[in-house]
Amino acid sequence: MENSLTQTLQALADPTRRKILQMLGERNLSAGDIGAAFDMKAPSISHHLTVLKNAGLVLAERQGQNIVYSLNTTVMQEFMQEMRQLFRVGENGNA
Amino acid sequence: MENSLTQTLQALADPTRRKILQMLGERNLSAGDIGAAFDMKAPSISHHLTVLKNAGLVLAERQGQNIVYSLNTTVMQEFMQEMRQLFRVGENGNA
DNA sequence: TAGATATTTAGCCAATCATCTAAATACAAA
DNA sequence: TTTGTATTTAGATGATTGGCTAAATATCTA
Repeated sequence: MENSLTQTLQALADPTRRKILQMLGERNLSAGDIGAAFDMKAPSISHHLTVLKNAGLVLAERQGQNIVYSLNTTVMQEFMQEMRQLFRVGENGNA
Repeated sequence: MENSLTQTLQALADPTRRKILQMLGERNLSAGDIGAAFDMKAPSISHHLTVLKNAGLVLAERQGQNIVYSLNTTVMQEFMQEMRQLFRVGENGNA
């Protein structure tokens, strides 16, 4: 769970992973729930979840037989802040 | 110059390309000026510029012997808007 | 404990990516 | 028009990625 800007952007640069984030924005979901929404085998979904987890964008918690994923909104906010800085162009009087 | 969200995020998911954007935030620069800031051969820089151009993040204009690159701030704004939407989580009464 | 379900880990493979060298193109200047 | 400078295009190569199958791990239930 390193969490560099590059890692976050790489994680976001995949439509499957962005859709997962959107789904988790509605409610927390198990890996199985998430997988059911995609035409993809379970290990592939698991891989995407690992990428999101390593980027710090989601949190995972085991609940019995399931592992339930949720958004890490803190990290998402921090990421948006970094992007604003990157795009805050040539303001030579900035903070 | 297709310009999907995936393409934009892929373009941003590389430190060299983000540094180029930052440099262009200060002032417009030729390919050579940009290349001088990196320990990388000219064709590699040219490749990164092409990626940024295809993502719509920068504009290119020939000026005599040089090709001068500049930010496409419109596309950058649109991208930030899309990111805000992606991260505007579970607001079931949103616009 | 044995079997079923949920998920991950390991390892393979094709496609994409970032870099390089060599060559081509575009323009300027002598 | 020849030479030099700036930049891109073409093509090769090693690394990374995203998908798969098979197998391992964890938990629940009979």
